[in-house]
Amino acid sequence: MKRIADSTVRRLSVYLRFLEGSSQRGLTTVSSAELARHGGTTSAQVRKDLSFFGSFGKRGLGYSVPELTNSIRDILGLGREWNVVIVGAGKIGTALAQYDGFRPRGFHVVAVYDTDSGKVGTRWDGIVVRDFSQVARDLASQPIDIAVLAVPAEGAQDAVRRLVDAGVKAILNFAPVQLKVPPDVAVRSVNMAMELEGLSYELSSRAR
Amino acid sequence: MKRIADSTVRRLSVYLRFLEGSSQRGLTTVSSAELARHGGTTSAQVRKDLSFFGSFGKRGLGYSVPELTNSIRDILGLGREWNVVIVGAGKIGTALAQYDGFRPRGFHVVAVYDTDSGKVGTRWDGIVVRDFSQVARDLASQPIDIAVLAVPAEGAQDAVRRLVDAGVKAILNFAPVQLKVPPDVAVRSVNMAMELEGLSYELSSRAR
DNA sequence: ACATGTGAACTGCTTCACAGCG
DNA sequence: CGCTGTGAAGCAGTTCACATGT
Repeated sequence: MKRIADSTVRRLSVYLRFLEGSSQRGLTTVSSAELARHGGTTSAQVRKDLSFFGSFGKRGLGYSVPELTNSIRDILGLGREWNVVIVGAGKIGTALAQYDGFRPRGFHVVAVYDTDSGKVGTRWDGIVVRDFSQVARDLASQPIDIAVLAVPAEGAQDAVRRLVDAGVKAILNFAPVQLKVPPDVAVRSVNMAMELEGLSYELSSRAR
Repeated sequence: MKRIADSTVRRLSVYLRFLEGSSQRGLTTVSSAELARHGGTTSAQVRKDLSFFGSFGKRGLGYSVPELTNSIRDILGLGREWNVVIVGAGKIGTALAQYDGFRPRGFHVVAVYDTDSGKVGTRWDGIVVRDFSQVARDLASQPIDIAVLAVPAEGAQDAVRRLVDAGVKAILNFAPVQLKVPPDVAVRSVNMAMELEGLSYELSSRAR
């Protein structure tokens, strides 16, 4: 199958959010123009994005909210539960472990890991902090789909090596480093300092 | 001046990080090939990125580490301090307030805001939690460059309206909504649920 | 000899515009 | 008639390849 652009997948997430809101407000159909307005794009872009995966609309009418919702859920692989572990029980790690935007979308945080023996064994919101050195053993019994990396920059690449060795195939990286992974492992990075630098650049370049 | 692509600015951040590391390891020059290897790109891309802003290298030699470091810092607007406020003293907000990757890069967190009167007045790491309803008054006396938005989705657009009214020109958004802002306000969004959905998509599409 | 800087070619995402169908 | 679905055109970002300077 043809490779889908990252930007397209991101927009599908945005459309899905709007559809869920529309459903709650009792709407039964939406047009590509409405989806576009709320997604910050154009109606042609919306239709093109969807066309990669099929024909979901009715000409002259628009899209059925529940049908399109289900289709996008399917496309994004949200028709199942994903097991997630968080690596690093520091400030960001614990904030993420307690964040409740994950569960309603099928991302189930099953464990938090840390190397600090002082933290191991404690519980956050019912989730145990486990010893990271045991991660390979744990994953052998309970399969993990996604690892969220919330460790300091220094330890990040090493943690990734161990996760990849243990069979993890997807990583969401919060450490401010460019991770190196085998081609069969998917990585997304969120780098807050880098985002602030982007804003700094914009503010500066506008002043010129 | 010509509009610079977002992707270029992001890569400059990556180069800068590598340069700072190189400096610490005592290197005095780097080639575009080295920068490329660590930034996950190609040497031609590195040279093209830099060429938008000037000629920083020496043919046959490469780039002087301290000179290029300073040049990129300048380009990104990091030659000064930026005042940052965090809006929302929940889990993510407090984690961000205490995150110490900001200060070394010139981003100074001067206040945390919340609407919950129970939180107002408390201190986190020496930073006071202030009443968000006073934000306009506060900004009149102390100028703010960047607001980091860490509030629930419901309140995000309203918080943005008040920040924009108070004169804020740059927002880093952690709320899972598509913000609407005037064209002179810069926004970057970090949406963790959306990143997980991207990974979910990749895992699913590979399985097919 | 070596590595930069840059026009030119290329690739791929976005926008246009209209045929097709309810 | 309205809105989708989609080839074709347009545009932007990346890669190529080489002239240029040290």
